[in-house]
Amino acid sequence: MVFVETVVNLPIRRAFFKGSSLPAPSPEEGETLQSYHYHLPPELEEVVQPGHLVWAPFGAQQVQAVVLRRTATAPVQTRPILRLARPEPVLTRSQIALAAWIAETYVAPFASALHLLLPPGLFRRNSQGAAVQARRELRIQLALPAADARHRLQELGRPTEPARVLAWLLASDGQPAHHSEIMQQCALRTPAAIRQLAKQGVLENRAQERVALALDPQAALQLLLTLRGASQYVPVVEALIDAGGALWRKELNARAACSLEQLRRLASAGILTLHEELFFRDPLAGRTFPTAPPPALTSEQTRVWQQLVDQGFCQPPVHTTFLLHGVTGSGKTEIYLRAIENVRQRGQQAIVLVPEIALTPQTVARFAGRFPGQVTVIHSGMTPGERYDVWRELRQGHFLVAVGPRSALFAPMPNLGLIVVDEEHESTYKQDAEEWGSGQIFYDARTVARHIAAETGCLLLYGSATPSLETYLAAQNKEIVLLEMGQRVIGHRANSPTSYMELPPVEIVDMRQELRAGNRSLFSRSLAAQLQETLANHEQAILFLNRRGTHPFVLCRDCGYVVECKQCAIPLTYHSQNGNRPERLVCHHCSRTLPVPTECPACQSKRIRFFGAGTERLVAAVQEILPAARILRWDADTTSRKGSHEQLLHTFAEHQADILIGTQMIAKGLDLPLVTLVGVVAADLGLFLPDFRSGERTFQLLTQVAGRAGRSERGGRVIVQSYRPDHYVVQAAARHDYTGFFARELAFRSEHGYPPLRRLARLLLRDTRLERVRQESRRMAELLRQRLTALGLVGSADLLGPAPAFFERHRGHYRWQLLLRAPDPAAVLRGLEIPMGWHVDIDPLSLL
DNA sequence: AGCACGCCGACT
DNA sequence: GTCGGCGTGCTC
Repeated sequence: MVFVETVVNLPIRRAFFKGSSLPAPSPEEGETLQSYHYHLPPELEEVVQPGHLVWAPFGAQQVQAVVLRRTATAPVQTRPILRLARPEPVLTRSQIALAAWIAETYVAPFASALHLLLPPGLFRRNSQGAAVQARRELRIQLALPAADARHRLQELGRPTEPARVLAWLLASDGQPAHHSEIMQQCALRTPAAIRQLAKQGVLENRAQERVALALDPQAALQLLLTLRGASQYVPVVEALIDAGGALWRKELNARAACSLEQLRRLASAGILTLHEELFFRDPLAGRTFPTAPPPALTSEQTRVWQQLVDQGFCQPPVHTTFLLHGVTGSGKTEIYLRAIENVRQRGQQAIVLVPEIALTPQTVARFAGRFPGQVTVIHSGMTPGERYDVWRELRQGHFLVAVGPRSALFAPMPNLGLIVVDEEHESTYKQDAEEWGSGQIFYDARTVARHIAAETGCLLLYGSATPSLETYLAAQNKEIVLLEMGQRVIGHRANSPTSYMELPPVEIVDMRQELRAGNRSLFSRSLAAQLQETLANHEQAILFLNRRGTHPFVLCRDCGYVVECKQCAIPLTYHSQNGNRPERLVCHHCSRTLPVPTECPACQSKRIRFFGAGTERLVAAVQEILPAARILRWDADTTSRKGSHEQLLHTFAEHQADILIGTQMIAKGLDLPLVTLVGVVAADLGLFLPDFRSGERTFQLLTQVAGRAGRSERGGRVIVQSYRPDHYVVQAAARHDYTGFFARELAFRSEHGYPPLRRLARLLLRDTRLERVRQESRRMAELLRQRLTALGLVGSADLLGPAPAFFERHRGHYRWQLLLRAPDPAAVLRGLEIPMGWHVDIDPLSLL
């Protein structure tokens, strides 16, 4: 009997080893976690291999399962595998090992880890609903040379009497013919057809009651097709002749509309062939990208590239993981492109991770422009069909590069040579516990990428102007190689001689001084003056305010009541009337919309007032001081439609607007030469959130925003408005001083026992009932304290909480959390029964 | 995820 | 007395 060990597609949250508190063995050796055994029926004994997707009985239901390995024995009584779900294995052995590592590292169900590696809709729970399938489409091709095809068209349609006359005359080489002869040859009952043609000037009378063709053969042929009712086929055939090869049904339809019926007629006349072929639903279909020859490297880029070649691209590599720390505008992308070219020459492929594909159209365009036809994208906006097709094509090795957000890390490249993680510091690389959904794994693509690089020997290149503390510390500790680029480049796109330029000067404005001077507006005197000057010079400005809406809270002047979202317990934001949307209150957590109250819900006072400012209010404020300015707002409220990011970017890049006002969306990667002024309206907005990473996040945001200014010879300047101008985050950002910030921040983390010096796990419980949440989190805290004692970790690990999370309520659920601080928090949790409702987040990014 | 089993409230 | 609420546990 042949047995298989499988993972069934259910989010089984049971303990890895039931009733045991021992750490689980690694999946390579012996018993694998959360697996189920089956035996193979005789007809599948020779067929089923690791990575195969099969159907298996599970209780009363049938579920899909992935085969991990074949075994000679089984620890339990087995039932048989029912059948294959796919003829070929869907995962390789190394992919299975990766899924096991992810499940173990993030204390997550194995099946959920497998889902990361497969396109949505492929690994299904049960047989309900349609499976994702390869789409087949009609492909149409001429079956004859162009001239023959045109000629053959005469056989289509119906042989009406005038058509028969014309065809006979055409065939008889223009010889004049007698009426009676025509009537006999063409089987006419009356001479009406001849008279009709004569009247239309198609025939001309000759001597002795004979007629001859009055048209040249070309025109006669056209008329013949019309008379037969076959002229409808002409554009179809001409389109195929023009195309010079096979066309998809859709492509042909775009050039010459035609029905399936018409195509079948053409096919049965032998003019063209129809056959179904596998169709690639291409997410970049219809888009073209400007190509540019690779520019010469600057001296700094050359130095960094040489380091990469010496230590990474040698055989065998000395190091596999690199951090490219380069200031904004230093030309990091060119290094990525060179690295991809290098792996291309070795016959390998590359994965490029970007924070969010919708915000980085310029980046995608640069990759696609450098390697035409060899780049594809993966993102959540794609249909399941598109994702499946891209997965299939990638497996075949049909693409050199896959670009996408964190999930693109699992692109099934046959021979992966390089992973690029652009803007490494971005929090989107970590799936966090706010993105709920069942069976999700809160993995960090940067960490998983490092594991892949270590396992496979592929190169990993992190890039950022403001690396995360975790990554920069690893570089300091020589775990990864640090590559530094401190110079900003002008004209690195064009092939013009390259020159360096200074980073823009940053002026910090003390808003407390402004208040004392009687200025209560959103703009300091300096920012107002600079805005005016920028406009007068016909240049552009960016104003950054990391908060949407008009006024962030609504308050009663009499009793102090603040209007909150009932479900989320956070203040509602006032949004003013905008286009056809009326004024309203919006919850920025759950998007709930409420009408604006006319009186206080608590004391019925009419003195309801709006406070604070968001991007909407900022637009109005700029309009007041600069009535002529053309203003563009870019935030989550103006970019809900597909393609709106590109649209806004295009409008601003073409100088159809003078001032761009936006939230953090505008901080990333934009390269706009006309922008000479960047104003940070409120630098301290995010600085004092109850989260140990708020300083790091604010520093990154300020640095990235400041980097949007002065990207051309025109130069530029940055104005940062702050109520805490002395704060080290604001000061370091103004000096463009990453290492200064890093040292200061690391000291703070070290002092308080925060990452990256120690590690955390966050256990979050959600429930609609407050009392239940309280009780259950106390119970769990007690369980964990016992476990720390049992494992002898009392000195090196501790438990914080239970306490309500910062956002205590979210969408009607109460949220309480426990923080486990330990050298390896996952090891403490592994092997523990984790009841329903708990979410385990290893190395959480946000503690809110 | 389903489905069975089991233990407490309001009914034909 | 039962019908049914959903909390808990199991499925190779």
